[in-house]
Amino acid sequence: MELNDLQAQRLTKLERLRAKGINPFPARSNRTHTIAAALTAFETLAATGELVTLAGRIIGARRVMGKLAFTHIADDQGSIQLWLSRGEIGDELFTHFRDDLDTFDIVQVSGSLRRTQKGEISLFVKHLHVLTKALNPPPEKWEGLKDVEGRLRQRYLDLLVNEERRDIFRLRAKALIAMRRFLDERDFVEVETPILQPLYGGAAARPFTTHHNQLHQDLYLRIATELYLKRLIVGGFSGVYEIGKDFRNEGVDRSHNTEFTMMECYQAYADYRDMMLLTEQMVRFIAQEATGSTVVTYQDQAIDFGPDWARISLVEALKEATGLDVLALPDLATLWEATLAAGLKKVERKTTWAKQVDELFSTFIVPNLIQPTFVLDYPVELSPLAKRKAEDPQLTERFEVYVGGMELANAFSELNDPLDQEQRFLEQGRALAAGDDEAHQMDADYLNALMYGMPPTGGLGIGFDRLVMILTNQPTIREVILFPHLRAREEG
RNA sequence: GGGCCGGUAGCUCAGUGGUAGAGCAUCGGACUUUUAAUCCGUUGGUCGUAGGUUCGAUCCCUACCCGGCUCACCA
Repeated sequence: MELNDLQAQRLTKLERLRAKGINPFPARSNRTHTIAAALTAFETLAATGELVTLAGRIIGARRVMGKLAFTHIADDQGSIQLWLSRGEIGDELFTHFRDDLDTFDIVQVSGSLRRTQKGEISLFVKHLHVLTKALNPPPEKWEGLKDVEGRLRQRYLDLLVNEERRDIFRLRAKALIAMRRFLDERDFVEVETPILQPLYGGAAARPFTTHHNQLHQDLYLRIATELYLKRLIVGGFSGVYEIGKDFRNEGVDRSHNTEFTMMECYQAYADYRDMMLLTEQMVRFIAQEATGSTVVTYQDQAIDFGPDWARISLVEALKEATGLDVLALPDLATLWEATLAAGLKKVERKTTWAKQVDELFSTFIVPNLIQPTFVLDYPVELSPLAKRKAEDPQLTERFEVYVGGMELANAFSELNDPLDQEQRFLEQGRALAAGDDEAHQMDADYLNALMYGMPPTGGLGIGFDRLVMILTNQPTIREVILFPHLRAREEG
């Protein structure tokens, strides 16, 4: 290990501790209070003058004035000032504090709680010993650690120095618990399905591929849990859910991470209208539990999950925004001609009709969907796993939820007709052969499951990271993922 | 993948074709009520990497690496 000057100085101090017979990394600590608990109980503790033992990391500067010294220590939930007097603790301990310890070292301190003359609650130290010597120095005192790459590559330091970062992940944990509780209370069973899959499906995405050596079998990291969860509905469960990582071999941007956390749930004897109610209630509940309110601020806009969410039809919204009736323009060529004829700028030409419709939707509708909005009834070509609408077989019983201009959820009445499903897979297979590397694979075992009969079922997927982005007002997904994917850095 | 911007001390950042700068931190000294302590002094650099141009490159050029923004991709 090559050390810079500051690290070398700290190592020298560490060796000095050892030379004095002091273990710089002792196994045991025995605090009587967390810092937060000590502060809460201050009046009582100060009145009795009892000995309080705290443990924490030295943060900020050590202000040493010859015969008196101040510093602050912090643990997870609080910080407190230490007051050290050479006269009180003696030359040896005072010098030990001054010469052997550094900012970021972790110490155990005992003493009594009082206020200083300036009024700050402080621990008047009688005993002090090191619990952990820190060899790396802290970043700058006031600017802190700002460099994005530095923060993400050393998330531990980011969390340590930028305290509010820990709040994001505490809130994330609360939201996760709330999501589970909401589903558990409605008798959904939490399950775990394979991450390594011989076939991938359930979404339009390119997968990661890996290999099982012993079995000589290629495997895919799942891009969705959908097809396994619906097998469980066939298997007799009336409701199941899974919260876990999906993996998609695609680009990374502010709302996409290579691996991300998805909640999918399926409910027998429900349809997509039931799932709309479930979605509204779930997100409302999570927002309330995690933030204390159903109104959150996202990028300077108040977003209210409280009232019934707006519902718009995809086809109608496109008609309003662009004047195009995509259902009356049922192939790529005529749709593209009409797009040009309508003088619509900023629209790219796509390779399939379905993708062209999606391009129009992404360009003209999505950016304006700030408040939570259900977008209903997607063309069947875009939705190979969703049931057709009885009154219009070109469309499916499907919705997506958009919030803050971002897709948050996707749901449909699940296609349970194995013959129709087979045709959809075949159509996807033709797209795959034609070069659409995100098209679905044929899943014969899934069709076999459907042939035993899957009850009418509603399914829902929610991008959990994106929900946390909204709840914590974070502009990028990597700020709500502890260790987002970064390119490997070559060692110099 | 394209465009634009960036990478200089532990951290936050200036800067110049001619010996590399500041603040904070560190280190040494003074100091018994500090809290961005103060005062005096001090250390610290493959200037992202590799080539090229040049008498001389951290600076100019080229390629590459890493990151940011953005577009594309990603329902």
